[in-house]
Amino acid sequence: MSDNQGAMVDLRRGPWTLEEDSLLVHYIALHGEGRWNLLARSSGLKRTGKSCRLRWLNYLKPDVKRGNLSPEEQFLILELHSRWGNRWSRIAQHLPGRTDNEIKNYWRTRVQKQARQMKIDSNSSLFADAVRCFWMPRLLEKMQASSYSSSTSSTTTVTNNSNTSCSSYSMVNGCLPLSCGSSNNEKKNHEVVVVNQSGSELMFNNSLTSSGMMNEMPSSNSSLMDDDELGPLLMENSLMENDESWAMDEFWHARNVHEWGGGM
DNA sequence: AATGCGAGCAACCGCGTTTGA
DNA sequence: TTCAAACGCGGTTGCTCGCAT
Repeated sequence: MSDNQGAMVDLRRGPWTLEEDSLLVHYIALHGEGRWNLLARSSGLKRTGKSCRLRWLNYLKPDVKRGNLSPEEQFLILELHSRWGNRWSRIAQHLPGRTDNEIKNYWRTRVQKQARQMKIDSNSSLFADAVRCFWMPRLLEKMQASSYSSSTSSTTTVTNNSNTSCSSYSMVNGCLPLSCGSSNNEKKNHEVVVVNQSGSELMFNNSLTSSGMMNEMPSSNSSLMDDDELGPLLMENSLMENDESWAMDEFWHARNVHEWGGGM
């Protein structure tokens, strides 16, 4: 049977001890990663191979990054989740040093919390629009603010490539210049570019999702940022504030935008 | 000081997929 | 081609800690 390591006697469960961590790290230093069941049997650890793998990947691996998610990382998570849904591993591939588990926890504890407070389904298009209209713009503002405040040694900048007259992210109809709302004659080719120190750009355009369009965008025009084009963001600023809560009046504004196309 | 509660996070579990004999 | 073992992913659970009462 697969994953039936539980048939072995005397398996430990629960939190890992320092001794167990040390055993695992030393074993991997000698033999490398992989073959987790063999590792579990040979290392002296009374753990399943699965448990060893998880502990290594989520905690002990040297390049695992600890600490709060930066605004850039949060922005990326929101953006990529809007496109891929709960594909945590896939999303994690684009956040160096972050694990799928961490991203999943972030989504459940922070993002879904907002949905609960707003009493709407976190999978609904309404909530997706609320994310687009209120959360992501605030993250962009944080990203801008942090890049301005450290302009001489900035590692991340955010620019607005909008070719409309909208010159800032302070939102028309309360929206990030993506596709929030749906006024038909509103120009919709705003772009947001996140540039890292090495010059690679992450470009988001406004055609990604809105008003229930997510998950059905054709790949040909769904984004300017394809999988392989997603360069790693540098995330050196760990600015993290706890002002993620949205005022309810803003939410109701979002709902109006959603239901009435922003016409007000 | 004791207790209750909720948030955050580490770890576990079930299941689908991949691999290799 | 088949089948068992291993792997990886996403959902869920449960523990710990901080805060409010």
